[in-house]
Amino acid sequence: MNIRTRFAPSPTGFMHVGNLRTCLYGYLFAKKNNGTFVLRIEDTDQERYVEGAVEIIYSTLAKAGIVHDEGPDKDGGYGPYVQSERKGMYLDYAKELVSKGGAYYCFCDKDRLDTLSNDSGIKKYDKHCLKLTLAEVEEKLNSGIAYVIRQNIPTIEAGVSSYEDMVFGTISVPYNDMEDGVLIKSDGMPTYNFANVVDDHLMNITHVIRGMEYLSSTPKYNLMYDSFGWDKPLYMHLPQIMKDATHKLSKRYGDANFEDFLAKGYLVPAIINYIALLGWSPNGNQEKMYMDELIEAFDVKGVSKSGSIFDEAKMRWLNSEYIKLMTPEQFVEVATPYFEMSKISGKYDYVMLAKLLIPRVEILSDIASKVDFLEEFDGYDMALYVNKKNKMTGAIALEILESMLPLLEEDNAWSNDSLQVIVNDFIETGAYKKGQIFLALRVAVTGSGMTPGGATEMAELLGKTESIRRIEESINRLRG
RNA sequence: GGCCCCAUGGUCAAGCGGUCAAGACAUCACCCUUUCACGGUGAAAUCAGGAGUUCGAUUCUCCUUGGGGUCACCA
Repeated sequence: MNIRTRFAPSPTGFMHVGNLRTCLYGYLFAKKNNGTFVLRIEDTDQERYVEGAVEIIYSTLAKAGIVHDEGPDKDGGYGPYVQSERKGMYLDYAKELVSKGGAYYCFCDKDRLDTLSNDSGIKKYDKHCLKLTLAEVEEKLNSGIAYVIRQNIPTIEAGVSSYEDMVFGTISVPYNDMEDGVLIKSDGMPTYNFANVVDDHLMNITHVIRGMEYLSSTPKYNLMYDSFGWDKPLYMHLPQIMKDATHKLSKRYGDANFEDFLAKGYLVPAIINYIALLGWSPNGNQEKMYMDELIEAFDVKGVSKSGSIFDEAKMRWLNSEYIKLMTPEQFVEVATPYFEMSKISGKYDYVMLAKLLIPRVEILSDIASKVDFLEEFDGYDMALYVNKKNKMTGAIALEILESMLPLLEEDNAWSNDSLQVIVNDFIETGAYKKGQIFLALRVAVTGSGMTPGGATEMAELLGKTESIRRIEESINRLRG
């Protein structure tokens, strides 16, 4: 059997991680089984349609490295892949369902519907129009009264409808708790519930992978498949991704969408990797995986039933792992926009900086805070020279710097290596402790307590002229 | 509220009748070290509660509690 899965988003805005994960699992499952991954746009609700949202769906998939085999832009013979372009066909299928007893016309207006509330305020349609005779329906239809088509849920007291979910196991819902939902709206358009069933069948979808909010409405869909006489797909419902213990991640949680994570400087493989791990765990202990490894490792058995809280700290860690694998050149390629946004924009050798930054940066937007000190030399805190462990004081720093300045001025190579030689020779004299020397130098040159690298590395980065200038200024302040 | 689902450390989680209850992130300590990181070693930390079933329950059943979902002419 050729496995076919689909991702069926509605174009209502940004792609948040919950959607992305549903999409990803559908893709992983299809690819793992040499199947076909279909993209279908569900835009039957014009009210919620957001301009540009379709483009976001395409660009997100493209950037994420999820390639659909079929979709609006890739005809695989099951099109159209946009629901609004399929609207002509749903009514006929609804009529077929009516003729087969799985649905019926309903002419009730809003006022009557509003009277249906039960004691607890819950409305459930009372099958009022099911009692209409064929002739009465004909007559109303001919007179042009507005109508909808409703699903006809069998009335089976104490009966339940069950199905096997791939992750949750047997799910049973009492017939009594299912309502005769609207399939065709009064504007002639199908509701999601109906379009979904028809499209999934027509597109030959074998495995429906979606969020678990559909877990308990799935029996209603199955009833439709049965009424039509169609084969039912297999279902794989996914647990929720939570913001915290009691709130699910929603579009309102602004940071939770793909584009924002990219902007914050997360690498695509890290985002995908982390998302994949949220709600699914591989067989072994390897957590860091690229897309092809995820495909290879994906297995429904590892999908968990309980919701999981989105932990950005872990995603940061994963991201840092991917960054550490980069060469300085690769780092510069993705990091350049972040350098440009920092205070050192246009200055210094980015590749040289990259070497220092790679083990120190978790996400690219950390860069600015790590390099801005390079441009903030003036007026640093003299207390930085004081260090108990090294028995270090400002007075000692002054002595060291005054002794070393002439030595440094003679160095023309001015590289990390050449500077190391000078410092080591100075250490050999035994006048001061190693730690004291490096501390004095580092603070004098950087004016900072924490720098992305040691004294000589920072000096090389700043260049001879600037370094000497800073040391002289530091000496003056220490004398001051 | 009815119905559906879920429940292992702070977080992600492995486990699928007998384990000293994996691993990862985060946290803390130590080591390495010219600061900060990286790296290394180690520590602390979990089976929501109560009844059963069983020689034996984290694991099976039921109840309680907690949480989530769903009850639209939205998807």
